[in-house]
Amino acid sequence: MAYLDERKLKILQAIIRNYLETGEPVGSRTISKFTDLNLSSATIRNEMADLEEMGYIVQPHTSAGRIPSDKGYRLYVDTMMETREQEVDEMKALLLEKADKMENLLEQVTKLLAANTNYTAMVTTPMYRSRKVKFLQLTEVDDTQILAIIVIEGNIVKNKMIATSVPVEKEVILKLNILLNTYLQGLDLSEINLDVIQQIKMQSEGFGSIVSDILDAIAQAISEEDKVQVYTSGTTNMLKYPELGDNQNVSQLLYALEEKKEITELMKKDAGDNTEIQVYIGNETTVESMKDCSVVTATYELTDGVYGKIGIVGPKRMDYEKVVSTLKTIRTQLDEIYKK
Amino acid sequence: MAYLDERKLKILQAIIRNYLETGEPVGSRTISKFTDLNLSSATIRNEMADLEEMGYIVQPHTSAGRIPSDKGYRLYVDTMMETREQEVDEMKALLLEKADKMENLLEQVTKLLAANTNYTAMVTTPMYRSRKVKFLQLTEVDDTQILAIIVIEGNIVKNKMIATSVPVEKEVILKLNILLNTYLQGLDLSEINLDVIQQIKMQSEGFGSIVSDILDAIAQAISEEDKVQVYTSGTTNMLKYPELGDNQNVSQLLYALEEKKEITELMKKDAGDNTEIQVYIGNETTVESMKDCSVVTATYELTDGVYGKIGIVGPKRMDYEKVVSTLKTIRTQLDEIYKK
DNA sequence: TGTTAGCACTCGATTCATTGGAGTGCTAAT
DNA sequence: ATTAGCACTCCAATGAATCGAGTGCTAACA
Repeated sequence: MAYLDERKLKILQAIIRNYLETGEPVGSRTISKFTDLNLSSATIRNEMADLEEMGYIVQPHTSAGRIPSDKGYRLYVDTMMETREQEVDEMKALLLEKADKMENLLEQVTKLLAANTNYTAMVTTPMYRSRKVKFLQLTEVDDTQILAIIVIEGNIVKNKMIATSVPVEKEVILKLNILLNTYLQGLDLSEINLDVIQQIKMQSEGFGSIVSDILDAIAQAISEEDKVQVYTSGTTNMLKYPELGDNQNVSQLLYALEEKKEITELMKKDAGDNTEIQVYIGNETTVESMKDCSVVTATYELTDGVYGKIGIVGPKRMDYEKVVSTLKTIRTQLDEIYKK
Repeated sequence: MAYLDERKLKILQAIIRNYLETGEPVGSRTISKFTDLNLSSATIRNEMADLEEMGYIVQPHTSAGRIPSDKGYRLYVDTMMETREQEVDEMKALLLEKADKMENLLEQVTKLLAANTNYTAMVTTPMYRSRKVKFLQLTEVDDTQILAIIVIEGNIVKNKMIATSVPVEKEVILKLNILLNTYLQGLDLSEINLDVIQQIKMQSEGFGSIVSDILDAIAQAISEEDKVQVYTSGTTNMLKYPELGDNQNVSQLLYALEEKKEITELMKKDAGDNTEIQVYIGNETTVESMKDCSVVTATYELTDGVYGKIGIVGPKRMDYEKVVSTLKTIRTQLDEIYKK
């Protein structure tokens, strides 16, 4: 068994670089000229045979050039990739301009990512490690409806209409407001247990049913906030890369991107750990229809405990350097915008 | 010039029906057997030549069968279509189950439409003919932030955080609450003019800047609500219909569906009038990338003055009967769910 | 006069063989 | 260890041949 020496590494790198650019299998002659090794194509051929035997490259068929295998890509992104600096100015400007509302901002980010990379971009809404009730307010809208407003840590505002069978007096609402805030402020959702609920009900003097409704609303509002949403953009970019298979395959891929079920799972994965960038190559994505794709994700963090993910899906031969640096840039921008 | 008599109509109808089913150009022999007219293929050929001359059908190339032209389709949906009843039970159940929140509901509706028809579904969020302020409330969140809650006619709740440079006293907030509600309740956005604003500011005794901020927030919240959103689902269904062109064309179509700019315009069109169903065939859609598609839309109305659109995009040879009846059903369901 | 049988013709789609070229693996020479 | 050279493989592109569905037209017929 051959050993992966310096020269083989260089050749492998050259093959991958070339393939990333052209998308065509690359032959020995190309490498012979492409590198500064001054080796003849024949020598390259021998080395390539070794590299293939070691599993780093693959031949689509006899008498074609080589393309990187998943193992080859993996080696590349892990050890051989060169970081590239990114021009950030226009992005920053663009983001700031649109940053009026969180949802809007995320959608803009998604579009920006897709437009910049020519791949498909995915961005999740923030998830919360802690979900503390910051503030709570009931308001009478009309005789049969009460509006409950819940502000969660991180200034997330949720509102919920509650229908009442009987009109509720103003004073009662005032009382309930104080009561609820006293008991619930600062509590995490997980801390609102039966015990607390009982105590509130005990003190609500006959308005227990309304309290129940309200607590239901709170639970619902908060848990709903827990549902991670994924924005996507640039899905049609996938049609540009013929190596993803022409009809059936791309169709399934686009379906997965539209359906979002699988990619939501994918985006949740490793969301907690603090590795900067995650790269999934081919089957590492665990999504069947993405077996010919690579996925690169990054975690953004708004404030402590509020984080989400941004990511790119593209063909395996994507421009990893660019994608990684773009993700890093955007992540930083998100941070900065939020810090203000 | 020939005249469109009974027999020609029957033949045209047969051609269209057949083409809707198969997607293949249909020849004279097929029609000869397909209909109960007992005519030879030769006779049919003569009639078909007439129909072509009149512009109802078209030959993709010499020595191919005929396919309907836009004019042919138009005649078909206007006069020859047979209405079909739709099984509604499962839809109703499905919708009710998910109907907890408006946005959610609409998304479900979109998916349901797409799944039922195998085409692409589009649903807009509601638009408002009148946008009256129903109710308004300021609340202190912490020292530098006030939360403004605005309830618009139709129980649409908007909220907006307002940052203040100096802490604002509780009493002031109370006063502002009363002041704002007194002046603004029941007003339409269009009625909140400089005159009204001046009056409020005059009475706000030195808190004019906060009032400005609040009014800005209201304006922004309401106008934001005016932004029509379009949900889409089943876009990948478009890949199933080879007649939409294989690569370039479908790609542009999918892009338009993802971008949503053009289709939002399309959906807004005729949204006010009370025609039940609108059908746009080919270039009637005015969207370039949809020139080989048809669009069928219906208007739903939640309450007086709050309405939106649901629609289907598919190939010109879509199953119009089914699409129309599905849209009608869903529209009715939406009505009923909301009435409760 | 409307209908039909028959026939020559058109034209896209499919199939098949041919060719060219890019690339390989191996061997022998340096 | 490297390289030149050569036979070999196989895909992709090209083009000729064929097939068949469908047409238009003419002439015959009821």
